Amino acid sequence: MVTIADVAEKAGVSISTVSYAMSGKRSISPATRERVEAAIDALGFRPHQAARSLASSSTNVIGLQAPLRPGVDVHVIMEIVTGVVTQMRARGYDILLLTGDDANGLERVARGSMVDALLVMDIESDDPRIAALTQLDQPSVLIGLPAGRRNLPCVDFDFEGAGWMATGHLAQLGHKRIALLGSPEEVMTRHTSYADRRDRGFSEACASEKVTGSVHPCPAGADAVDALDAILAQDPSITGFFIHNEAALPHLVARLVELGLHSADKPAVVALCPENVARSVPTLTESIAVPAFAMGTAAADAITEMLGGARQPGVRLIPPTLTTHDR
Amino acid sequence: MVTIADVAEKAGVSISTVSYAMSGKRSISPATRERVEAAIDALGFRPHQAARSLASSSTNVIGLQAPLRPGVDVHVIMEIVTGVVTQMRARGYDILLLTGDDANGLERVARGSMVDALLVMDIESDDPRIAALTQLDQPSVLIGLPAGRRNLPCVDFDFEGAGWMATGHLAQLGHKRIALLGSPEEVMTRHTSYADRRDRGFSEACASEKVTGSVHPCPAGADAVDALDAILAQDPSITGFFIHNEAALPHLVARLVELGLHSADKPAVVALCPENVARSVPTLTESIAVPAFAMGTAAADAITEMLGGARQPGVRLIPPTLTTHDR
DNA sequence: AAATTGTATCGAAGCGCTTCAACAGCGAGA
DNA sequence: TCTCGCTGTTGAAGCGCTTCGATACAATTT
Repeated sequence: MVTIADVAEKAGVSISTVSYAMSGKRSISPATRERVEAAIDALGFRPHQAARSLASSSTNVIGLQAPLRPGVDVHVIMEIVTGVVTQMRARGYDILLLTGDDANGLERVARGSMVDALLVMDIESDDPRIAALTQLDQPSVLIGLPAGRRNLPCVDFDFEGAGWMATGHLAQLGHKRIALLGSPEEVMTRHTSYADRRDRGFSEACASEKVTGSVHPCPAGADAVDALDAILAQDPSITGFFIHNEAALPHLVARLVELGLHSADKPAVVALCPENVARSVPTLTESIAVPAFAMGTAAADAITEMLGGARQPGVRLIPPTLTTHDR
Repeated sequence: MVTIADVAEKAGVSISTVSYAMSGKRSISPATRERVEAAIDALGFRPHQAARSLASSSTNVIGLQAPLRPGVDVHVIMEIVTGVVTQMRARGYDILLLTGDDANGLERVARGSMVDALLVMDIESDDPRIAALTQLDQPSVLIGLPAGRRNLPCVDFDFEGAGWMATGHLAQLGHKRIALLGSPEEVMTRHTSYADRRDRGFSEACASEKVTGSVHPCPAGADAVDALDAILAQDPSITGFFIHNEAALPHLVARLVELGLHSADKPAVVALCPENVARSVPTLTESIAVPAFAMGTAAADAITEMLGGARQPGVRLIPPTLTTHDR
């Protein structure tokens, strides 16, 4: 292994000069800098990260907890993760991936000084991890928005606003009775933050718009059709549908078209999903995009600010946008 | 921060005794061990990973490159990743996640001694990363199976065998003309390893079974239906379908049912997809499961063997199984 | 009784970096 | 000419562990 000492020798300077030439933390004459850089290239030197961490007590690694829980949209998770990785990489950070859904992994990597900060996904309204996070030395950012007072920085899409927006749009189209077909049962019972907020936004908007809204969990896949049929059997007067369920969306839309309840000319559906998912569903005319990648980069930005010394636990919500798809 | 010196002092022993008590690399009397453990608990000591790495020159971290490329099945990627993380965690390793699709990130983390080994996903038949990997000091394992001589350990699902199996089954059902609806165009042109092998297995099996097979790329989402229609327009005598495309599957099956070409009684489709995806598609009766999680754990096992000193670059393929779903 | 083995513990030397305090050299202000 | 303040560079002290070699003592063998 080639070390900084080898570089120093080859360049005819001291070890500290090499270090300063690389970090730029002290001024180095152009001539010396060039010799150092030449030596680094010639030897193919890469600083040993553990040594660097030990000396500088910073790792340039961020811990990212991305639990893969049943019922959550895999596309969204993956895109958020990609957004985080991309953005942090651009800032010189790598990502340590944790998949568990409790605080153990977070504590382990934080207490072992493996990471400079933590990014936690899939937040529940009353998330037990939050207490653990506040105990740690490392800064942390939540991707999600817990209920109550938030003492940690939060980044998320404005699901509540999306609920309002969908309702408003459907009401404007003339729908008086609207069903929200949301996440599978298990996501609801866990009180996943985004589902809670989406439902709240929807319900409040329905009241405000003087339309009748009902909220229904919805299983993935083809079972969704049965759920839809059951809902319509119970209340056949429902004409508007707000759908937030990636895995059910194509089936639900197909069924609604079949029932004559939805068409490109007479739209009855607003979907909440990533844009590429929306595009892949025929006859789906309007959707509110879940900007997953942007959520990831926004979270990365928040973490970067924390690492830079910011301490105010702000909340950052990406506003919703309604998109109309040509069909 | 509480260090090993604090623990040593509290337990009334030397630093090295604490270290040996933790690692078990030398015998320690039960009494001493207990005092050390008590001190560790009392102080909440966690060894500093960077210090440990520096001293022991091993990180207990595995680099995992999981590129998110267009056209590949996100569910499969996520499950493989989860399998890898779960299994490696059980062996005391953490995962550093890389998302790029070239060798740069791999080289960076390996040369910087950030990882003990590398796991690389989404392998192409003639993958440029392989050359780079063989140059590195760290062992590496491919999830995928490049063409030609493999000088690196490979773990994958037997996609070629799956091609044979699907063809055999469809032929047995009496289908004489079979279409393979596979990955989107971009996956094919990249010569993604699994797609190449699946196609080869399919084609060879068709020849062997004396049936006529044709291979077609297939876009995601609803566009898949257009592709299907075009294929049938060109050759209306096709009656059997082997579908390997998560995002197109529900649309394709629905269309085939609509056209009267497929039903639970008269099956014409074999799908290649994760089991939960298969279950979510109504009227899909038979599928070959892509055992994504098991692929992840198998890859983790292979890496563990490499770390244990194994050096033979074996190939490990998980055999396919055909599942019949009750409808 | 001396020599040999084995067990439990310790001290100290690193691992490869960063960073602080110190210093040499130099032009400028006095 | 002397001193001051720069700029560029250096040596050395860590960072918190692991691990090697040495040591002390007890149990065994000769």
